Amino acid sequence: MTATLKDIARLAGVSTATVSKIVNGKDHDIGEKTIEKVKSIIQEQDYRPNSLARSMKTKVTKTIGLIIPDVRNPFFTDLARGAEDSANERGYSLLFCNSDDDLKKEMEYINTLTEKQVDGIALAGSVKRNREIEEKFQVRVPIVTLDRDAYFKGIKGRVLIDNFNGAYDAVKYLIGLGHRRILFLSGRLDIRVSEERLAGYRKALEDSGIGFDGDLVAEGNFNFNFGYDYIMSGSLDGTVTAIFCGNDLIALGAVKALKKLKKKVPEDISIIGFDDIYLASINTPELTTVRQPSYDLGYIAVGRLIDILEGIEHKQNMVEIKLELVVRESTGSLDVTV
Amino acid sequence: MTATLKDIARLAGVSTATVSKIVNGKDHDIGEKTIEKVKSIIQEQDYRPNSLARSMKTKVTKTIGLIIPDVRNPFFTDLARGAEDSANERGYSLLFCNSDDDLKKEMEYINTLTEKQVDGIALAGSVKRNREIEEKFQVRVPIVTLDRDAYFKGIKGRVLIDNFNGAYDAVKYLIGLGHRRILFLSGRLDIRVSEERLAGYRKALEDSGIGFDGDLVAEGNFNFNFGYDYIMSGSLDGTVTAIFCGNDLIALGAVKALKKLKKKVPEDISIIGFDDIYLASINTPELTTVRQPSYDLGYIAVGRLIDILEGIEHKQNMVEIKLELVVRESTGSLDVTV
DNA sequence: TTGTACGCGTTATCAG
DNA sequence: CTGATAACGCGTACAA
Repeated sequence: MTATLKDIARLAGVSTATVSKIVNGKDHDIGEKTIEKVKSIIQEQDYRPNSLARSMKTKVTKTIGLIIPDVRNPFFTDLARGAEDSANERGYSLLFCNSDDDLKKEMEYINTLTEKQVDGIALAGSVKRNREIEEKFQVRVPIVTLDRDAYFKGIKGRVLIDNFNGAYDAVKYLIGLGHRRILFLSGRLDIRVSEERLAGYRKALEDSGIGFDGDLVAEGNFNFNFGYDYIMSGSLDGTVTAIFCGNDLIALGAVKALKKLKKKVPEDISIIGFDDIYLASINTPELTTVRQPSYDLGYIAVGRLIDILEGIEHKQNMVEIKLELVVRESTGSLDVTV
Repeated sequence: MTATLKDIARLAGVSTATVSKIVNGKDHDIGEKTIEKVKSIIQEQDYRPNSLARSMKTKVTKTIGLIIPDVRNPFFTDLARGAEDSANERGYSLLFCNSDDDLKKEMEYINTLTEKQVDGIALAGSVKRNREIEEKFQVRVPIVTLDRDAYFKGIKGRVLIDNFNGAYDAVKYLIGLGHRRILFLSGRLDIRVSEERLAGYRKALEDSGIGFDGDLVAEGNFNFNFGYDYIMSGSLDGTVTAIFCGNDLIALGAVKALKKLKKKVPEDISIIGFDDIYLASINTPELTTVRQPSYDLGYIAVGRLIDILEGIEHKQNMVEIKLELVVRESTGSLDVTV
């Protein structure tokens, strides 16, 4: 049987109150000798406090939940690591949940986490939301959302990514290289992230006097196959000289298909991705892409959440993270290639 | 204030015992009407049991810890997902810890997890172990180790990967293609995993009457740069026609460097990786590799752990997972290329 | 069929 | 400086 506070108290011939104070470093009003004695018994018995009991009293578990769609999505693996580092540094543990982009599963996790009395939740929500259901759903735990939206009550903060400007910069860059016919291979367009990127794409075109052409936008999924299949299916308009992709996976798929069709990147077609996942710099050619600071996103969001839990004030409950264009090998000037 | 068991009891005009039974489905000896009434009040008050209090009584938290070196290592991201799925399916939550291959951090996590009263721990240990320190370290929680060894007390099960045969099969395959001079670009050789792969490599060579040549083994780290730098530095023996790599990252690095040097894969040199990470099949050429079922590893290990916790018996406390060679584009017959 | 009362391991308040 | 003692929210003998 493992020793409890009470055991230590008995063994030391003092009260549990005294031991508790010593364990928690509130021993300023305790005698030297008592402290000595109790500490040695704690050592000897290898006493470990029971967090459960402590949490029952203090109402604080020093545990937070992290809900993401799927760690295997490279964007979320970095995010998860950032979240864990942030939590760990501040003395919190992280309960790890994969929702598979399923709102139902997400809500079940929120329930479990609530029952386990987490202090807060960092939520990268499923893409498809349902305002009505969510607003009805009782959430008693502070939530900070990451990147994606949610309509739950109890959302105390949001950490967003400036997708609009990220896309804008990428497309502007392409235009600066001389490209005029720029295809946008987007992920699902019914989610905010895609909408924002589309808006950035459009604005960049319009600001440059090129004008928006709806035929140059194709919608698909955020995966390798979409990029690959789109190109292989021959849907590619012959006038297109550059492709802006909804993420790196799509871009990688497109590059691969282009290679198969003996088209050269960037000589024949320039490609730009989004995310800067690990593969992006390993691929040949190395991918030009809009870098998402996903580690930072996780780190910052959990940091924010803990700030809220600990009553640290911020002027804004929303923080927006800027994106950075990383120029590598998959983009080239049009003039040179003509 | 959120409603407690006691509140429900008061509101329903019954005792807490009654409510408790109903909440836990042990209502076989409770009157129909009482059940109805209590349930409706539970609904109305949106009552949620407090897991902490429950766990204090039952001594069970339905929570387990997962300790891995780093989720960002592709091998562990899949493993983590498998572990979480397994836990979730069986009603457990997962506390997520990244040890950065640091034994000290690993032990701190074990302590925290113990204080939080996890029911068990799934541990993919740091590579460098210290038998003396570990054996002295008191662990009160059941542990199942994944792939890597550990000397802690309290290890109740092991899930291993059959690295020896994985390597053996890969090298045999290369030999079957006509290769005789096969370089092994290994990760750190002071860990069991590498030792086993080296042993498999050696055995395959010897079984084929080729004999082992120590000059054809190079030690480095398990990352992209090792493969890349090794090739770029000109260390490659001109007689080598195939390379067996300690993991896919090394292989990808080698492929990239070879391309840069205008060598063709597989025409000039065949390459085989280890792991089958996502990039392996996206890369051009697609990588031939030994597939590690890392998702399964996590899934099985956590399943085993829970079996142990719930008293489900197994004949063996150790399970070994077989590996499978996935042949793709980075390997070719020597005859054809000559 | 239902209720009483105690214990789980802590922390915190308030006397002494 | 130190010690009783009452919570915290729940489960479970045992009693009624």
